[in-house]
Amino acid sequence: MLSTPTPILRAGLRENRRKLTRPRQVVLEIISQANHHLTPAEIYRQAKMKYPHLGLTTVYRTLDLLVELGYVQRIHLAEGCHSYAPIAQSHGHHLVCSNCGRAEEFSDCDLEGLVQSLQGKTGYAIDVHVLELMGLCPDCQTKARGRKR
Amino acid sequence: MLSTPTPILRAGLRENRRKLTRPRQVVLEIISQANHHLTPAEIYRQAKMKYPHLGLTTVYRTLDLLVELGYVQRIHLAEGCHSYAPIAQSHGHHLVCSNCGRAEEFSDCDLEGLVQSLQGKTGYAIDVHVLELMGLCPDCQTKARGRKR
DNA sequence: GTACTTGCAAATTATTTGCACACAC
DNA sequence: GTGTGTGCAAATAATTTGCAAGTAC
Repeated sequence: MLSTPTPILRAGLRENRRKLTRPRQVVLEIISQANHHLTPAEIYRQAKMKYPHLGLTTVYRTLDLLVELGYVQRIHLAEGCHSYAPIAQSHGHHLVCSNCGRAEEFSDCDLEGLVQSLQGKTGYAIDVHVLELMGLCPDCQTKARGRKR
Repeated sequence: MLSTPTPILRAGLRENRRKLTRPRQVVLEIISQANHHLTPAEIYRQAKMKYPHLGLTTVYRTLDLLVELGYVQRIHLAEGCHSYAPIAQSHGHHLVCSNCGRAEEFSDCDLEGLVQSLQGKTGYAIDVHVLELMGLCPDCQTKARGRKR
């Protein structure tokens, strides 16, 4: 990852009529230098060392902005999720409608090949995977089309 | 999904020296009957109709138990995650060490085939996928081995 | 009878909002 | 100068914990 992301950030912000500010620089620097995923609180703590005046609220707002601009992505952990569904069989994954929340299950995720190859490359002992797909279900697609015209 | 999960629940609980109680029955019934993923708050609201004395705390504890026993699974949504990482390129996925939090990125997730086939079967218009792998990184494996003996 | 469970209240943690002031452009 | 961004304080939301009382076995 880039060690000085500021110039790129400046350009991206300008395109969107947003301003380059110290908090934004600092937050992006912290995330860029991390070899590690960080929670908002961790980012805040570290960023505050570079810019003590920083507020936690700003970190949250900045993270949203950076995700929106595509400089940062959210990581999904095994914890920190808020919905539950009945177990079908095997390890079920879900295809969730992003509009109405309806969910279909599937279990043939066919990740074995990927998992094997990553284990070989990285040396990790992979034991959990999270795979969830999202999109509009047929009904919501119909409704969405109806609304548009 | 089973419409009356109670007998199976009873057996599973007995195996683990846990007791079959009304709250546990009710919570599992609600989840089993849902064609939908549910948040703890939603489960609470619905379960309370069947058993008004129920407390929200119990719902949380029951969900943990049901997950542990394998009767229920957590669904991971695009929201509700708490960590951030720099964007590498394309849409990055992560392989996160469950012990130290270190993360490797990868983007060749090779889900196209799966996505296509699911779109065909279900009619969903899939536009987002969450894929995260977890396991012990090489360092943590070494340390874990050291600790055991 | 005993160990496991529960519900409540309170504590904790995470995140969001309103608003006056400050700053980048 | 103007509109965007900031920090603070307070509000809201989500989850966890301590504990006395209740209940399944």
